[in-house]
Amino acid sequence: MNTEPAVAITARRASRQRTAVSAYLTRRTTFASAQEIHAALRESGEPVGLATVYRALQAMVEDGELDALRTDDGETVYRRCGTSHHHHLVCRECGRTVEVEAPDVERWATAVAAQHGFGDVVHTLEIFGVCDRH
Amino acid sequence: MNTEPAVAITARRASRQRTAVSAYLTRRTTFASAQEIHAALRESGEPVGLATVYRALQAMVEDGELDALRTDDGETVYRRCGTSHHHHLVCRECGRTVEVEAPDVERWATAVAAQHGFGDVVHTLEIFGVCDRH
DNA sequence: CCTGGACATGAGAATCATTATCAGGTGGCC
DNA sequence: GGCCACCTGATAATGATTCTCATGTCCAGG
Repeated sequence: MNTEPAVAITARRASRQRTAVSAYLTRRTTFASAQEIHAALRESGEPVGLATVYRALQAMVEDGELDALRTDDGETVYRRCGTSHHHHLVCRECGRTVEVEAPDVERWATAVAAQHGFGDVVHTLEIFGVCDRH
Repeated sequence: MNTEPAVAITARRASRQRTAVSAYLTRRTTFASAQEIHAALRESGEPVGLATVYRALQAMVEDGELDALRTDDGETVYRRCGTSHHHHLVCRECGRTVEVEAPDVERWATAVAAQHGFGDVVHTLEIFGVCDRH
């Protein structure tokens, strides 16, 4: 009999590299791409292989520690996040990001979906603008 | 004095290739990727170069004839669309798509942005679910 | 502590969508 | 018909991400 959860979360093992990636994202408050993180760590004298950065980021996203989000030009960017469901308000000039909750939107999305006979609903919502420091 | 609109829309010229791409998207009701369109046209005996498909799609998006949307796995998919601002409710099983309007969400997004001092706001919102034919 | 083996790393190759190049082709206005 | 700006398509280039595989290293159990 299988008593494992449907999606097993593989055990993670600590390592200098993962710690470095994690620490970098703790210091940083805006979204960062894998390439950026890789370059920054290399520069700060904590070299980590690019593939390793990608693996660390993937793992953290799976574990719900990070939000991932695709930019227009096809890069995926990451940012530490709170645990509850939320959306982002991002300044397109400086990257400053505010996490916002939108219970009404959640309700609306579910309702509209139901109205059209859709179930098992997820949604994406991001807001971009220019913040008052610009 | 410059009387041109800020973003000039370059003149388009008709051609068998553009017509083919356009016609394909008229027949089709779900989102399609450039690669898919390219393969489908080739198969139906109206070969069009891949680069040309990309160019045609880009042009149509600029002209507001198409909606473009990035999938999780990094492909951009296109679909003919109405002219007014709207969002999509997409079945992740069959791709069936419903265009929905969300005036409340628009207002909400603008308000939240303003609250945090953000201006010049745009937003993205897509809903994915499973439709009742599954 | 010591060790085995599962897990992690990293350099480079591979993938894959998209974009750039550039030498010809062709709409459409005169 | 003729001009020429715009189009096309084969192919190369790009760039992010993933894969490969040989080697390193956590850490539970002894």
